Amino acid sequence: MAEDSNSVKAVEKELKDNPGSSGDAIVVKPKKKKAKAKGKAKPQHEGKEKTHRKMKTPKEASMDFEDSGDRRSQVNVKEEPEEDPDFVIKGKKRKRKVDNTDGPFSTSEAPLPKKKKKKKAAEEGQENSATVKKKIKGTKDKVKKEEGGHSVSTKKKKTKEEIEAARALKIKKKEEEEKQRWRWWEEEKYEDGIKWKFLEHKGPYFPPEYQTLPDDVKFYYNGKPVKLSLPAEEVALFFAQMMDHEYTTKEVFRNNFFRDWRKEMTLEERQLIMDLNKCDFGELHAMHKQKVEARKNLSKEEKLVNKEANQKIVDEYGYCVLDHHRERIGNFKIEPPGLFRGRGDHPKQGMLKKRIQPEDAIINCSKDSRIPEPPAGHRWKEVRHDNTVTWLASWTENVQGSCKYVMLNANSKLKGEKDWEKYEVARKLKTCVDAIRAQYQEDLKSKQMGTRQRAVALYFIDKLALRAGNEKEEGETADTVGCCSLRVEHITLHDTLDGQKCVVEFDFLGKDCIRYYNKVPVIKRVFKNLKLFMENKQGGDDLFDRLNTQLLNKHLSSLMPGLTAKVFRTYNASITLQQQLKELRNMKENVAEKLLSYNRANRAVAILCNHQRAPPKTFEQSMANLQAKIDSRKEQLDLAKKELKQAKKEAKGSSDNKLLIVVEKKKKAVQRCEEQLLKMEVQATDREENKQIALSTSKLNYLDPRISVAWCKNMEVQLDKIYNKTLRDKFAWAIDMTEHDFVF
DNA sequence: ATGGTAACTTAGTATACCTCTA
DNA sequence: TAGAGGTATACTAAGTTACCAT
Repeated sequence: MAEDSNSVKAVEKELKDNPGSSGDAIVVKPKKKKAKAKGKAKPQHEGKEKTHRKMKTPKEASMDFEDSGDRRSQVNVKEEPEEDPDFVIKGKKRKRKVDNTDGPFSTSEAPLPKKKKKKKAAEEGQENSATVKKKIKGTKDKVKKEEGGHSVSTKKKKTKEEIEAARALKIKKKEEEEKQRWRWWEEEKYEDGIKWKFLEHKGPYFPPEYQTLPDDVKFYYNGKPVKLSLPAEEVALFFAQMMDHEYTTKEVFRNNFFRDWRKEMTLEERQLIMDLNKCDFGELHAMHKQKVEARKNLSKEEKLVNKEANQKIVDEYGYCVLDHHRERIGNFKIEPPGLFRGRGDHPKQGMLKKRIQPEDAIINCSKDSRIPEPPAGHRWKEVRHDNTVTWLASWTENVQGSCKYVMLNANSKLKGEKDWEKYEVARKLKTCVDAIRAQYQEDLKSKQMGTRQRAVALYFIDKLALRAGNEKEEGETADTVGCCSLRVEHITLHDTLDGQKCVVEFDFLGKDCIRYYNKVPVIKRVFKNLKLFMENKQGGDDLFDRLNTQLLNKHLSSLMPGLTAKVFRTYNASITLQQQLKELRNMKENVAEKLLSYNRANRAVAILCNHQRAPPKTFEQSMANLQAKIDSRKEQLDLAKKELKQAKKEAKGSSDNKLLIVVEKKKKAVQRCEEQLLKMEVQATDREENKQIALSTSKLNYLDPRISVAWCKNMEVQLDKIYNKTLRDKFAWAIDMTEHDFVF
């Protein structure tokens, strides 16, 4: 946890030795903009069950800090010379050299033929290792089969053969897939913001129309059965379906629902149904539950039929053709109507999310493509041909009035390229992060209040990986904040706390109403500035009243093209992973232990980024089960050890081959037991540490996949141990191009 | 500058699905 | 061979950022 080596600390020291102008010199201008009055200091987390569950104890939170401190020391490892020094991010400025093989995000004049060769080699390596793996797998299967073969009935044998056949099919399919994969990363990039040249698709898939209730299922008002009109009935069912959730008891939810429901009613209905509390949805609710149950209990065949029907829909609507390649669409289904349930204390919870009609949808495709047919009797709102955007269809959602898009899957070129670019920007930041840090350290002393605030905000964003924090319209969304939108009530300053000086205690709700709680020692100058910013302010006032995300990002982009607040999150996440992996590296470990190390590195990032999850409902149970398994395995091990001892004793002095064989067997049994035990214990540790932490988000969005691919190569761990199929597809570009010596 | 919004990324949760075990 | 347990996927809300109009 030595923070000494990091630049922040170094500069801090320098500053300490050279105390410059203090905050007193600053003239605090009165706060200007921001129409919304946020006078009242809202009590935090009231009634937020979600938040509550996710609350961390202060102890855990301070552990968080230690982790981030740890990370700090990693930041300044000796840096490799940047590979693409002339990398320019701005899409518009990016120009691709036609005749070199450099990465697509480089404008480098110097050709890098080396890279191409490397790539070729990587290709071969990949193929080779894949073939080898396959072979090994094949042999193993065979052995297994032979082992079981003669002692088991023919029926079982057949099953085994079937299993093997299925496996072979899988492998074949995989090969096929690999062959068909579009290796877009080897191709030229398009000019200036052009996303595609040809795009054809079938349009979005609409959810089925509402089917009216069976006659024996009734809605009651004031104890009397009421046959509702179709639209009113549909919305009533939405409510009935949610009645197991606690939020249907909430005032806000109920009011919003009732208001919107009444809008769907006929005049008569509206006149009759005046009070939600007199509504009895019991039968609708029971019917829904029954349906769910019935669906669960479908026979195998029926389930298969359903599955095939779904597959047909996917085959028809789930793909598009983009520049000669068939690409999977991410969300080709129009979102079905229902009741809106935002996250946390959302003021709009319970409102009706309306059914989307083709007349609401805009289609985007090539002029010369087969234009998708709207559903019978309908027409599209608009068909356009805009190849500067990536969406295939869009509509406006009625609850928040925002746009929704149909876009491609994460494994598509369009998404992959962007993702790659994101990591290249973050790597670029690595080359200038020291300078930027020095700059904001300097800015902490600025005469300009705005500059100081910007510097402090940047310090938080860099050190704590906070989000930018846009302003939000009050009353439209839950009250959450990011860095720039922090309010005075969200931090508490402690001159000393637990033996540490200048501690800032953060407590606020961030994205998705996830609580951020952390106690962080900061450098003196930041601390002093915070005191200054908080002077004469109420809890509900903005901490950074002279700053917003636009200003911040504008400044950042002047420091490095393409630099925005979120790049720091990507950068710090990836560099942390790399550093942690390096630190935890131990070739002597077995695979399970190596994976635990990887997960721990991943976890450090997840903690940094505050990626939380609800502890799985079955957590305690499954933990207990695992512990029971461990215990029984321990007993087994003891037994096996005893038996080994016994066998040894018997074999001692004897040259009887049989006895020696027995000893060997027992030895193996002990060994196997030990291995399994270790594996389970490692698993238990991993799971316990992961209780409230979600690793997937950072894996998916923040960690440069090349770091993980290189780690696997170096540690001789199979990639599929850390990346599932989806991830491998998404990161195909990285898997293909990364060698063991990759450095972020 | 400010404000609005289009476009796209990031986020957690519900549920479908798969695998292993009793 | 069901079903428990765990993982993958679907879903969609909630962010960020660029860009445009005023």
